[in-house]
Amino acid sequence: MNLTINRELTPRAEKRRKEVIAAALRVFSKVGYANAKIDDVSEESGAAKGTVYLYFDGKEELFKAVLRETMLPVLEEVEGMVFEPNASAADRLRAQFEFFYSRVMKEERRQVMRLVIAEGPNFPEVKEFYFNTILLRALTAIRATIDFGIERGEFRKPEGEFYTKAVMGSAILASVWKTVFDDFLPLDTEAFAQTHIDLVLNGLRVRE
Amino acid sequence: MNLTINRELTPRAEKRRKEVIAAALRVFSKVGYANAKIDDVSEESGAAKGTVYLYFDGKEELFKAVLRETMLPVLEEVEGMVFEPNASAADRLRAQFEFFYSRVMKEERRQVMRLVIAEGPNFPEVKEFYFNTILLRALTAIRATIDFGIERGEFRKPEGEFYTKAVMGSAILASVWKTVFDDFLPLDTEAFAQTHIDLVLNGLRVRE
Amino acid sequence: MNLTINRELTPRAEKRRKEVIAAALRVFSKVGYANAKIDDVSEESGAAKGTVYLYFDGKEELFKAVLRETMLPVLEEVEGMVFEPNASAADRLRAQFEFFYSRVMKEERRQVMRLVIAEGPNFPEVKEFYFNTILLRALTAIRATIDFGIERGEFRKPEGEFYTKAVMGSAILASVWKTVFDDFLPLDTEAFAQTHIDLVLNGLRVRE
Amino acid sequence: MNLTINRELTPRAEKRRKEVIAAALRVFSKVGYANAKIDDVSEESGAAKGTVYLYFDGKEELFKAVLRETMLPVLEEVEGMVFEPNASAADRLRAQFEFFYSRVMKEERRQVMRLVIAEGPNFPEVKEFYFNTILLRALTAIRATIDFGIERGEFRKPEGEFYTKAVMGSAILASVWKTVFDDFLPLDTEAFAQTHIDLVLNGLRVRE
DNA sequence: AATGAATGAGATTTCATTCAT
DNA sequence: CATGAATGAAATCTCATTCAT
Repeated sequence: MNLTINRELTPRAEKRRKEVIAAALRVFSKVGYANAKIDDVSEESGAAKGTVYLYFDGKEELFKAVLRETMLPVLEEVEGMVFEPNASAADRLRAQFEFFYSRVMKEERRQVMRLVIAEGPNFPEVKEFYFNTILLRALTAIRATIDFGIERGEFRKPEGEFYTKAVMGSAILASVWKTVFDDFLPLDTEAFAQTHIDLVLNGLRVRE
Repeated sequence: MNLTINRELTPRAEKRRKEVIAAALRVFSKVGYANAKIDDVSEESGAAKGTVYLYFDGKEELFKAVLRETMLPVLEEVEGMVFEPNASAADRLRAQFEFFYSRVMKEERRQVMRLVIAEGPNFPEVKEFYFNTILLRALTAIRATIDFGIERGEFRKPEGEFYTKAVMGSAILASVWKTVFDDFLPLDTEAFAQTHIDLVLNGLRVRE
Repeated sequence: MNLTINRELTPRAEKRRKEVIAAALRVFSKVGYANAKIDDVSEESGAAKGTVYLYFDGKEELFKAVLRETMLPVLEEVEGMVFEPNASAADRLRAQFEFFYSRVMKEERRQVMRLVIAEGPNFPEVKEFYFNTILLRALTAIRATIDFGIERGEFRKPEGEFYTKAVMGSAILASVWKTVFDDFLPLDTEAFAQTHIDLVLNGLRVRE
Repeated sequence: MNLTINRELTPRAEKRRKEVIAAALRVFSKVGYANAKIDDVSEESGAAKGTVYLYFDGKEELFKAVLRETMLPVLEEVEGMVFEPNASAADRLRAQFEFFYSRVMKEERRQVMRLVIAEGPNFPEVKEFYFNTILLRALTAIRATIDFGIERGEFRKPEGEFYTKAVMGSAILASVWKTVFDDFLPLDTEAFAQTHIDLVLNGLRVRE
């Protein structure tokens, strides 16, 4: 039985809970789900081991809570991923890319994406939640912009139906690269974003 | 200490060893490193648990051997990633993409990539091996083609220095998507590849 | 990493730890290091197997802790192995012998000596600790007494430099004998000690 | 079932068997019974693991065979531990000591004594065999000499009944020391023997 | 609410022994 | 006779979870 479900937490308890979540994210990000020990979370958060169990019904629930609550702010931002009313499709797409690279790919969130890739197969609920809540929504927003450009004749329609993913793909590479290979060959996110945008806008531009 | 290092294996032993590696790849791919039990590998391979330890110095060594030896065939293919002598840069790039999508992204190898992304942080050696042996080599081959196109005036030079990664990025997305999200929203690799190529070639083409 | 190192134990934990040490000494003494199972220690101590690992980083560390902490009281006694101020060298030596036979050779400590002899080669740290902490100190105390006797003309100086060991040697025999052969041919420690003292004092006495 | 019992070995087999015994003694001496792996014996001897089992019914039997057959030459020497017919008791005792230190305490045999001390409690048969075959016989020979000296008025009778052991004790110390502590503080066996003899002969000499 | 000592199921690992070749 | 690959019982060790304080 867990308080989370039964009743409101006192402000103090709420603070404790947040601290545990934050600590858990750090630990999971660093070593992955399986390698993370509840002891580590306990130590990292400053709470005793028993306290972790006071707020979460076990390791798996803690993991799911971490991902869920770490994604919420992202979700809110993605929601507000609006575009300038009087801007060209290119400007709108550029704005969305810049939003993605500057906000979504921040350290913490990159780690979440890696966790989803790494642990997804073992946690279908996590995968589904991430897919529906974040991924689909983001892709839909991007697609809306591209289709807007196509309709007004600014963009050509690329081959096939998967052009949104093909357009966004390199952002995934950037995210994975920074998480996994950055210590071998560092990637300048800023510069990479510019190249990516440059390539995509040229790729979508209509040919005379 | 392990026989692997000290001396040649008899053909029979070599066969056994290969069977264990193959079984282990299946198990690791399915459930990840931490979730894989030596018992599973033993059962999957038909060998007794002790036999696994006869050929590998423990779970970690087995994992590293699996990745190492599963990458070798990829490496050989990447090595042979040649191009037509009298073809345009666009044709060469198209050939390389098609090679990548049809060969490198096969089920088994996709799983390896996911394992590297997922477990890389916990296994620096694996990461380094994968980075140097596969990734760097593949990127170098692609870059050679793009630079060839730029030199002969067929391609424009994209902004920044990371254009190779920006060009290849979506292939990573495809790989990750198929491994993680394909059961929610399936991705037709063939069609995706065509869109990706279409977009990239247009993105690189010089503007009149 | 282990709590033992990082912080003070609560009194309750300290008590538990002591119980495990005591149980482990009994088990190791009875069957030797290699034959002792952590399960045995667990059962003997009344603590669960996991509890043993809570306090010690594995079997080897447990073993070393057992010897270390079992020797400490001996050390303290050896430290206090003082002599009567106005007594003859013979009286002092007799007192030291009697101390050794009655205190140091008690059941428990005899077992420790056997453990050191048996496992020493496999545990250099144990050997070194025992050597420096117990053996060297005891030999130094004995030597001081003999040299005192030589200086005041009460003892003759025996040949060579190893007379301290030669004087003490039979005590080792007694210890080993009682541990290994006592069930075949029992040794009366008390009586043996008297013979040993008698022989040594006569051996050291100056000839007219 | 084992050939040893059933029939004579061919000379070639006999040679093989001896090689295994010799290798096993080296291995057991180095790491003790429990730590010794049949694989080690196999490697050390040059014979395959299966071959070891061809000659011995398992690890325990091999251990017992090693001790038994390593002691036989000692036994023969102890048997011949005669004394000069027309010598004094002191000369006879001195001869016996010198015999002991120069012959019995050789490297190999010292190791056997340590093995008996270390593993004795776990191998009652070994202990008994060693006790009856070696120890008792040696003690009896020494005692005969001392009693001879007492009878002819050359030695005084020491207190108690354990004087033989008290007389021989330091030899045990020397043996143990060399095996266990020699790398910390080396013991010159030759010199130690002289001190031991000097001390004992003085200890036994009648007082005027 | 909070603690952290205690637990034990379940994992990894070892190695004496067997047996097909 | 000899081999060494294969086995699996038995050991060590891990860590999520519980619960008395």
